[in-house]
Amino acid sequence: MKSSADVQATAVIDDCTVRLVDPERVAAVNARMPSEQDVVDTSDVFGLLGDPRRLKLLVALLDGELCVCDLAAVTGMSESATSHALRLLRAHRVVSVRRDGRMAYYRLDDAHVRMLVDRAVAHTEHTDAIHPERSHPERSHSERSHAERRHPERN
Amino acid sequence: MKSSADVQATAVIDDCTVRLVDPERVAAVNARMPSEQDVVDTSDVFGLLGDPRRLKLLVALLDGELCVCDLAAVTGMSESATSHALRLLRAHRVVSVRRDGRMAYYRLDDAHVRMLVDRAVAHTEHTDAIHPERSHPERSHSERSHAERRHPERN
DNA sequence: TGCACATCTGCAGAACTCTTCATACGTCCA
DNA sequence: TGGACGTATGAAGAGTTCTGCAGATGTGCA
Repeated sequence: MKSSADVQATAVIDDCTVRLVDPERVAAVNARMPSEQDVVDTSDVFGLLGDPRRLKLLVALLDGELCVCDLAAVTGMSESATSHALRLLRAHRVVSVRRDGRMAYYRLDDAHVRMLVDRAVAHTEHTDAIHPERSHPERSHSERSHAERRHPERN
Repeated sequence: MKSSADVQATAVIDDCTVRLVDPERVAAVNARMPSEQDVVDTSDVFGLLGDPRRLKLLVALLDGELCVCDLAAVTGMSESATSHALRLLRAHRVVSVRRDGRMAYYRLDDAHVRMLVDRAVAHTEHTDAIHPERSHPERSHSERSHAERRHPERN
């Protein structure tokens, strides 16, 4: 894949190849565009949160560590699927494990991801509060966000 | 898929089906777990940001509207791929279009997503600043985040 | 030691995503 | 009006991701 520097060079040097309507703004945007690697890394993180099952796991871990079978129960996933998902999250250092005998306790171990998840939950509930008609009947939970009622972690 | 209410009921009524190590915490987590629909909606948004090309599009749009061909130039995507990606973002109301003749100018139209993208970019650059060894040679851009140098939108 | 248990992992199929190609649509201009 | 242009879209194929299954690993206990 092309780096942003390549694109910019192409645009400036050879206008025939790449049509540009506002070359100055394109150059400006390119100048502050993060490197390809940074964009990929960032989208990787968002991608981890882009799966409802994984997101549920992370929401469950907001308040402290849980073992695999409890996480499976909370998310409604099989223990195998849970383990697979946790492996992915572990590989990206989003969660970490503490082993105690044959049990494995996972915890959310990435401050940035914690913030993203926490804010997302808060935002969802806030949106519901503004637009109650969007709520769903099976909704069975809190009205306040995690961000609003911080309790100390159990770990 | 089971709703969280189902899971909780199963766990409480029938411990044989779902193994639980810490039923109280599981119940507590379930009680504040957002509804299935909210989790899916939230992960959808993260999923949109989970693709490097789309993320690049959104970063490019942080400072104001751009037409399709300029967006294609900035991201290095084909115009067709750009259009497809924009359609997806449009369907989720993350971007909106302004048509002017045969041109289509897109803009970032979701405050929550804007915040997520802006913070992600800032976080990436901050991380680079702390751990410069993680930077990559082809890095060719700003040292300051969008969040730090807000200029008015051009639209 | 032998068995139950909690978790992990490789694999294969199903499901989904993304890109490209070809083409269609609406606008502008000669 | 015809052709160039900017954009949009459908279909198809390649690639990726996710899940369940089966079996492996490592621990605890009798």
